[in-house]
Amino acid sequence: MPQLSSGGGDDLGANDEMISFKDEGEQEEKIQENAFTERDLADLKSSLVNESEINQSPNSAAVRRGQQAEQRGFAEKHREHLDGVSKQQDGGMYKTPTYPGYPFLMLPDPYLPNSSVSPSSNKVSVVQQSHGMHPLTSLLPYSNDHFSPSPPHLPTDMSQKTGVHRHQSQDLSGYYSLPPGGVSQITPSMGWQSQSVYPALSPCGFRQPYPSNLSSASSYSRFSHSLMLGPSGMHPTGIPHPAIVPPTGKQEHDQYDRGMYVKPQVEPKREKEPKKPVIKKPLNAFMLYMKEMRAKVIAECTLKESAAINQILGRRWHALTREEQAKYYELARKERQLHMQLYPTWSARDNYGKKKRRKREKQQDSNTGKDPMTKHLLCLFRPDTAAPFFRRSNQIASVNSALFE
DNA sequence: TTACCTTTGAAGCAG
DNA sequence: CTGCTTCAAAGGTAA
Repeated sequence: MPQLSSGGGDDLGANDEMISFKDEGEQEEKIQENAFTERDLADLKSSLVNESEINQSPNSAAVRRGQQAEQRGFAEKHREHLDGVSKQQDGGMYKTPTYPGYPFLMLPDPYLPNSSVSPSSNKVSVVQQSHGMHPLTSLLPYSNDHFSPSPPHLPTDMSQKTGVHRHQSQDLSGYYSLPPGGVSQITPSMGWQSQSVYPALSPCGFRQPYPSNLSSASSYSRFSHSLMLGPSGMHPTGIPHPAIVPPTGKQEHDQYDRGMYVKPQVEPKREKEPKKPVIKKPLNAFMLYMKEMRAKVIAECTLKESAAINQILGRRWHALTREEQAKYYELARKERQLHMQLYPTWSARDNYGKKKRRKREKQQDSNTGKDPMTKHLLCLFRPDTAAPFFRRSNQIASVNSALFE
């Protein structure tokens, strides 16, 4: 991917969008110019995407219902959690990661012309809540009104390189630099966030992070409970933050999914050896998009393998309109902004080396010269390496014979 | 148990 | 400035 430094401010994504579309077009052209088999592959690739998109609308209604149901369930969980959380959190927010969500706040948007986030204008739920809620996804359900069709052109002052105001004293500080116990001062209106932000219920039955016995508490926010946790369980900044994960690794939302609200989990061993919490990177636009769409794709394609799903999502991402992508770029920008506010001293470098990666052998790929998707499909189509879900496809089988006879 | 896969984008770093 | 690397999510898979 092209790495464009927008050079001017934090209108991240703006230029990137244009470039990525351009690249996409170029890719398509390349495919068309290629040999016959590669054209077939290109078609197949498209069909892969289309296939998953075709069923989208029929499901949408059911999806929405499911999402609403989940919202209700969450609200109940939330109440339960609130009952228990005061006991649970003795300042050891990292021992029992409460909830993977940044504090849910209504932030005046310094980037948009009308820097108001209207609770009543929440027409778009950008990111659903899959089982794992990203810390900052509280920002997601913004109205279209709050997404500039062309965020790139918006005057922004948030840029890492051109002067990100990590310590800006602007409005945000008023929200985040809360003294312990000061959280209650923040009483964001959460109604605007109550719209469907939850993952589509998969017809296959997987991915049902939340019970469906919900009350339609429109005040529910995936992060609201974190926000209301009270003084305990606070980030040093005074704010509960889901980007903080226990050093032990497994993502924060696991706890939520597995009933973290039922009972505080006692882990005496860990209490004795408190480790440094890991502050995760804020999600970029595509990650936010993936978070939202993953469940849907899983339901439509009956796939679970993330690698395959991510490929589909990657194609869909490119198929999005500029305006649609802009929403996610905007959300990502807000995430970064909030992240910076919460962790002024954090650097992406802090997490370098946390993942031990085996040496990659991508460079030795014999399929060099083909675009990644083609290479991947070639691999999938090979009888000896075909992924199970593709192996069962008659269509793929025919392609196999065409390609490898 | 843990890294890999796979995607895009942001950020860090070396030259 | 350019180009490369790492990490962010996710869950099945392989080592």
